[in-house]
Amino acid sequence: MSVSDSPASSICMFALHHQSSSSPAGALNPDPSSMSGQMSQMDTGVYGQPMVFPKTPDGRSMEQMMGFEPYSSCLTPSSSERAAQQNQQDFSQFLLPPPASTLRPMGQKRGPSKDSVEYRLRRERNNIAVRKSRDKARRRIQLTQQRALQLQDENHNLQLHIQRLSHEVDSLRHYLSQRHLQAREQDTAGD
Amino acid sequence: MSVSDSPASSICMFALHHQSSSSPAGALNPDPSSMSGQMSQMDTGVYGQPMVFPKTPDGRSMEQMMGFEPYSSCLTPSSSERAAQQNQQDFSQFLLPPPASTLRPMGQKRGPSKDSVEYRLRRERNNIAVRKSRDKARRRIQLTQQRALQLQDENHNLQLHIQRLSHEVDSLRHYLSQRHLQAREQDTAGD
DNA sequence: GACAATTGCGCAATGC
DNA sequence: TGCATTGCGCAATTGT
Repeated sequence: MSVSDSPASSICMFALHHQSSSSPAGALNPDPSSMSGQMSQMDTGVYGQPMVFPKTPDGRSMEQMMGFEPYSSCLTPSSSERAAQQNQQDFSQFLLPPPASTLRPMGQKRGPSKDSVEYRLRRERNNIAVRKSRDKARRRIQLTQQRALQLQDENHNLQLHIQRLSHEVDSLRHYLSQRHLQAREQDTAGD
Repeated sequence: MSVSDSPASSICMFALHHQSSSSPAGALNPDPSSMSGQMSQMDTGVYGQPMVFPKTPDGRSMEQMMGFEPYSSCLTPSSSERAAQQNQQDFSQFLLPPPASTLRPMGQKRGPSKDSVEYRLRRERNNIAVRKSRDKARRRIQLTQQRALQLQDENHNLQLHIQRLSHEVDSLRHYLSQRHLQAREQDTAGD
């Protein structure tokens, strides 16, 4: 079981590049050294930037993508498997009218969402949310660590305080016991 | 040297996923709860599945992939750039038909590395390392939080202890002062 | 139901 | 050469 159905997912990914192609040898990396060490993947959103989806502030065009339909063949695993079965069993769908529910015509803009502007907007928003959430988590972790250190320090100080107080109590008790002895001596003497 | 030249590459990746869009109500997630929560992204593909190497000790299939050429366009940053230059400079032979920029015939197995077994092995090992590292980080964070709570509790107890000791010191001092007064009275009286 | 926040995951760059 | 870290985007899930 385990592996059987699970995985298999093969998702094809297409990196499209825009510029690269046309870009002359010239200035492709505008600023390699910039602090951004992250542009490995793709969009690297803008973060703040109000602009709708202005995209790639850093220069990379996120391209709209829009067009593109290449991956018709690139099915995915499970879905493909599933689909295959269905096709074999009841692929009558293809014959029938538009099955509405099934595979998308791959025409171009399947209404739902995948590569369309709508999709990209969602993705970009989520990417921003993710970055935000992670920054938050990072800060939280950092605060926790700081708090732990602080508490540790505070703890140490409290222990020192306790030590002092304990000594003081001891001293006072000792002093009192001495007084008691003295008093008793006087009593006996005077007796 | 080193990595400097890297980047810029904007790689857009499209994960296409299969089902998601059309996903019928049916049984799409075969097993949402199962431990395998991962095939969301891409690779993990089914691809071949000859199981060349043992792979995934942890049970996740790393799959082979081999075929596949989809991402002819999916070049990697540095490599692609480099290749492009060479092609342009040295092998202009290709004439001009195809948009020169298209580098890489997409034949099938470009020697270097990208989709090859070698690459997949590296990726899979890294994925394992990443999971390991993240588990470690998670545990560390958890421990830090626990420690903070523990220290906080300890702190509270220490403060209570201090309170008690302080009261004790006060009491003893008060008692002593009383004794002093009594002693003085006796002195004056006896005097 | 839409949308933000979280979370697990794989990728790639980089650290060691 | 190889594992360890880390930032990032994707997608699924959860919270509002």
